[in-house]
Amino acid sequence: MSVQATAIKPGSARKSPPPKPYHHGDLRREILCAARTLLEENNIASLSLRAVAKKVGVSHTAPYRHFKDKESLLAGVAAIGFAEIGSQIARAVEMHPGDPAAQLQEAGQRYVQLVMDNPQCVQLMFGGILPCDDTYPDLRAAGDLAFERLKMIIEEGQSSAVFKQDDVELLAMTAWSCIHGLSVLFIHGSLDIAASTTLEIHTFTKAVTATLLNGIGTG
Amino acid sequence: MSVQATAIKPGSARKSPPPKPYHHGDLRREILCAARTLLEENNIASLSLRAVAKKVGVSHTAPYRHFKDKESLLAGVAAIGFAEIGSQIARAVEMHPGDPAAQLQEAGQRYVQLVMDNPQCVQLMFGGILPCDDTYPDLRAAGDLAFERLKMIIEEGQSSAVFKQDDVELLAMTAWSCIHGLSVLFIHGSLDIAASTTLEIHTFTKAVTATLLNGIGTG
DNA sequence: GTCATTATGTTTGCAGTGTATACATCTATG
DNA sequence: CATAGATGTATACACTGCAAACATAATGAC
Repeated sequence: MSVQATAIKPGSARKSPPPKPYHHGDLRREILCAARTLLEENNIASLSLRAVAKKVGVSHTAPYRHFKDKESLLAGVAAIGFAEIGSQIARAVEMHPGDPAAQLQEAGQRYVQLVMDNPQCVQLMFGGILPCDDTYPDLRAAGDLAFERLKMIIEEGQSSAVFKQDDVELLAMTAWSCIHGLSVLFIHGSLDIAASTTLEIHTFTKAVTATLLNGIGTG
Repeated sequence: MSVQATAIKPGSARKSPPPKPYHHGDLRREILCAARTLLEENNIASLSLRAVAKKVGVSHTAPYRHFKDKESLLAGVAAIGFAEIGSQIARAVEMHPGDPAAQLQEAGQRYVQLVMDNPQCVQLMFGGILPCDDTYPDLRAAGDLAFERLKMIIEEGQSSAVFKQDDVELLAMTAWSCIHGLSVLFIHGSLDIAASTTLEIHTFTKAVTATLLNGIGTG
């Protein structure tokens, strides 16, 4: 063993200025990434920690050096999901400066698209498996940030008098409810309408968003 | 063994005119009921078939005489959930004859209440664990029936010109999205607003439903 | 009634899971 | 270079879903 180790030395640090911190080199991130992939490949019920470890190529107890337990790993994946929601909302705002109605519409489209692309992750995020208290601060923070971004759209719309002057959180939650509910019903698939085509989904989302804007708009 | 059996004969059929069909007496129903209870007591991830069997007082493989596998049992529980949604919508219609707007509002309140009372069951119903195709016809039928009831409200509203003349399924899905999304965000609990009080939830739901009605209403 | 068939429930066993514990190895720091 | 802490592994155990063999009770043919 020791002979082989000294003979080859399997690429320990040949030329790695980036901060490869330890043995494996950011195993934590790789585990999160693998978990996310496996999560979407099968459903959440059949995601096993051991399969994640195998996919990464480590022993089945290695993840416990980076995550307290399975739930903690799942919380990490969910946090990434919330962060992406936040990013999509931010991008929607950037795309339509000064037009909160368009921002909301754009954000809705992006939200639905994100959910359609990562249905199992959404199921994890909103499925009640993870506690919503402060057990996982990163998860909580990511979710709160996304909601804050949505509220900013609402506030801008109220400032420019295109949205009603109701309670901000109420309007924001109404908007989120509408889009989130639509997304969930889409991926649930029981509704015959929610066929498949991206175009159909897009059209449908547009209609629902229009109804939403009609409901929270002024006049 | 046989001596004891003949000696006591543990209440096999003392006086049971109702159709207690077999040994246990409607074990299937008891399993479904126990599963539902345990589901709500813990979360869905930690619901085990063996715990259900133990709660009912049978061996841990007895459920397999009534359900093909665990998923099939879960589908049964979910079907009950959809049936209850359908019932609540029907009751909302009965309560406000000739007033589709009030029917929709009432149905929304009842939907939210049902979700708040059975969060884990809702999670099961919409969580993507169960297939939404025709694998479980009863499940599918129960879900479709509930949606049909909602569409009937929409149609009545269109007949009396209180709702827009859009596509019925579109309006129905918009309504369902809005209420369902609200419910899910409520039980998710990340939103600070979704405090706890029944009154608050009621008020919130009323506001969202009003926005919805404003969006799909005429004028 | 008798008895075979079938429906229902139990026992046993197995592979797969999460995770606790003890051990091995690597990296950093004195 | 040596020690300590961080990281990965090996092993063990209780629990899970489920298949197969077995036991018992209800039903139906004769």
